[in-house]
Amino acid sequence: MAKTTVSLKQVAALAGVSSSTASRAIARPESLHPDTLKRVREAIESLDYVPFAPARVLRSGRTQTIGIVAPTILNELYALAIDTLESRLDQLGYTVLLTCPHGDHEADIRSMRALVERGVDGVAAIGSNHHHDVFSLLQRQKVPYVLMWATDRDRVHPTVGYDQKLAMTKITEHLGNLGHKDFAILPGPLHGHKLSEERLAGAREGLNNLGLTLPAQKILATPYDPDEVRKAIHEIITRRPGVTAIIGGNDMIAAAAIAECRRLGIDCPGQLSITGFGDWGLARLMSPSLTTIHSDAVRIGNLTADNLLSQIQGKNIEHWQLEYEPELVVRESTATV
Amino acid sequence: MAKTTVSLKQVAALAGVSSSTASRAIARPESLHPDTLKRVREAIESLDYVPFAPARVLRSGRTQTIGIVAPTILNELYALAIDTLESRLDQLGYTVLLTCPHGDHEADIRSMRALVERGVDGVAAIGSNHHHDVFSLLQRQKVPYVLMWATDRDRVHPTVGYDQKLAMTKITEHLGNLGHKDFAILPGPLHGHKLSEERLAGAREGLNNLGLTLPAQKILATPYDPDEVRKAIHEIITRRPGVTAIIGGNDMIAAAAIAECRRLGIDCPGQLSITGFGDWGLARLMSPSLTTIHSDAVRIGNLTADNLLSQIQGKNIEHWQLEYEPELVVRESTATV
DNA sequence: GATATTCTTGCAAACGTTGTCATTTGCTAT
DNA sequence: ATAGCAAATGACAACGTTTGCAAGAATATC
Repeated sequence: MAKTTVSLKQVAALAGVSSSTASRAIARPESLHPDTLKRVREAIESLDYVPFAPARVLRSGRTQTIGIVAPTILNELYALAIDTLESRLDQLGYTVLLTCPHGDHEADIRSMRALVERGVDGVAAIGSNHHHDVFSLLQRQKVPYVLMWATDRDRVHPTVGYDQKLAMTKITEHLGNLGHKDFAILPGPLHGHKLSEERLAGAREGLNNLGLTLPAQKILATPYDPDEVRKAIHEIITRRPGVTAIIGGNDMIAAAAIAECRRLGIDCPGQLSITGFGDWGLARLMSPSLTTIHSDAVRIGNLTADNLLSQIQGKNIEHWQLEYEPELVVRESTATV
Repeated sequence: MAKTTVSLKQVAALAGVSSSTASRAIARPESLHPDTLKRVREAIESLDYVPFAPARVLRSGRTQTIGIVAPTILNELYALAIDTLESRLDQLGYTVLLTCPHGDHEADIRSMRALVERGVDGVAAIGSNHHHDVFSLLQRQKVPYVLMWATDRDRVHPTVGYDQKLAMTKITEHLGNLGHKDFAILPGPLHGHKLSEERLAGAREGLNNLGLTLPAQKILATPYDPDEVRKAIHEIITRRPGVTAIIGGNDMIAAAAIAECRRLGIDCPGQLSITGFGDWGLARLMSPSLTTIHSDAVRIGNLTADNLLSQIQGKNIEHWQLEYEPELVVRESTATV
């Protein structure tokens, strides 16, 4: 099999210069004599030369590559943050290495190793729920990183996110202000899902502020599966007749709940107020549109880019924990009782 | 600044062997004397050695990296295909380089160059709408590639996809079979959007098969923006009173249309049948659930993985155009007229 | 016990690029 | 003309890894 790629040496040979000069033609064209530059450029053109980044990396250390670790890109908000981040980085000449460990710890560690071995200049990861090995790997190799959708008051990790608990407290109090007194909550899967747990805690706190409590039988944990959510709604309607407000752990849960209500002939928000969390695209799209928490994935993406780039450039700032206040978006799915 | 990374040489020194031996301890451990292997492994362990992939690549040529080019990952179906593809590739030790040119041709070319320079072993790109330079770059550099959501009867590019036109014909005929005679279509943005155009052509063909024609004023092209879609629906309801069926260019358009109908007090599917395209998550979730075309992004992801890997392994198959038949999913948003 | 065979290891040369240093070339000012 | 100086270029050594080749050690064969 013949060699297929054209090297700088061949370009140099054709242009009648040394490879150093050819290299300079690319890196610092202003340092070349115009005539030489022209010859080299013609040679590059006519040979269709494409530089081989790994060789450059070996020499210079910088890969111009950023790793992103997201449990999945099927979550619309994660996708939005990644899309935003990717755009920002692309403008600065960085390319993104993406891995999706799908919540598997084994895969999480493997992912991170793959990224670090490839010499990424930085890593953005979603969530704070990573194995200790992941962090020690990053720190030993001095790879800058940022955790998205995470907050860290202890200031050990650089993070970008908002307070999940506070957000849920807000939405609960909104319902309380509308006069609701009997709540059910569909937090989603609880076991090992840190975010769900934080959100549940937030709801509890909100209710507490309203002078209410949440009995265990009104917490219906389900997997993120519309059919399971529908079953749970059915359960609430038939077995817990007094409930006037349902707090969903995210917008999908709320949407499934509303669809099931319609099937059962129950009017939302007339008879039942339902809230989501996250402000996915469908929240605006569906009818009734969803009262929810705006998760502002775009902001997360942008702040993460800022954070990571500052670290890469070695800027010295006291702490890298970026936190913003989550916003309640009131739409049609909630009403006075 | 002190050198931070540990090299193989240091591992070798600590283990009292040559770097070749240390290298072999990783690549072909069975070729080492058990005692030596143990010493090297201990050295690796105690120094926290992490191999530096670019150096390996420089020597061996293989990056174990695949490039993915998607206009955006905000399209749920693209995200699903990418997620699937990524999982498959990850299992085989490949890592994904992702770029999102957002439909910009300039960015498309830049993306591809970035991937090729980094020495990706293969590329999966969405759509067939790429600049000629992109293809010539890939071909000159002998980088295997696959186009997703594309079909190519001419067999010049390797593709994985289904016939958009046929799919739209199917859904149109479904409406015809329900007795509908007066159609409007909301194809989405037409200008420069190849898929939208193909879908529109499919609708035309379906109507033709039913002995109907589609007057220009019943084609309402809009951007992919819920508010614009709502306006268009408003237009149809008020200005084109006879219409009983609306064909949406995708599920978002259909969802926005249904929401606007509800606002206007028009029952779907009682008074108006509405169809989507793509079978996004919300199609099942919303109420009424959507009659639509199942786009099977998972299948696209898997077939693309197969296709790409076969090419990388140099398998010689006659042609790489993989096509499957799109499936109509009948749900609640369509009914007899 | 000598020779042939297999294991195990080290040496050294790549891979394609960049950057330091030294050299040459072309000017300008005397 | 000649020194002095800046601009332009080339030679060469890295960067960290893999790998062909050869040498040495261990084992098997007679």
